[in-house]
Amino acid sequence: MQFVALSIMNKKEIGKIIRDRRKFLKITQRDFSEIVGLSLRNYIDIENGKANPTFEALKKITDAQGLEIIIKVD
Amino acid sequence: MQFVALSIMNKKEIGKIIRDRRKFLKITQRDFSEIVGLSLRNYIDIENGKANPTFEALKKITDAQGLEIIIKVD
DNA sequence: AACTAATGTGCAATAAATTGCATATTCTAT
DNA sequence: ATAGAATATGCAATTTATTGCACATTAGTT
Repeated sequence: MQFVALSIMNKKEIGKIIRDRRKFLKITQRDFSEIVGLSLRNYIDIENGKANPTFEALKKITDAQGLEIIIKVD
Repeated sequence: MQFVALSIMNKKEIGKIIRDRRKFLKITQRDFSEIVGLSLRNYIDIENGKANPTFEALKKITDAQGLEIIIKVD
């Protein structure tokens, strides 16, 4: 299984990644927000790049989607 | 220049990475927090893994340290 | 050991993230 | 075109992150 590493510049990009992933997994925002343990409202705003989520909110989402947060140190 | 990709599990790990990097760059927390535009108090807490920083706070720090935030999608 | 520099902490006030609700809008399936 | 499903939004209340200050503690240098 080949992976893609996406460098994150801003919150809009985060939103795009997690939305694409959620659609790929074929699950609604409502259901997913429940699984993750975030309010539906917050989750929607994050997907739309409108919220500035805390690290832990982000971690919950990415964990639930089987994604990995990485910091690259040169 | 060879890099290292560090997978992040929790806020403590973030703290460790940015502290190590700051020390490597030989700059005090006070000076660095000013450069970044975060309160000294918040910056200290983040380094100690006590704060749950927003994505944007994290981005400011990593940008200032020449680090990259990545999401890995398999 | 003494002094200075750097880091850490209690605390309250402020700012910003999060939440939940009702409703509007958009999307999808038929 | 229609109905139902899914998503988006205004809003206020609540919760949590952030801030700045004084002072304590630790680290580094001589």
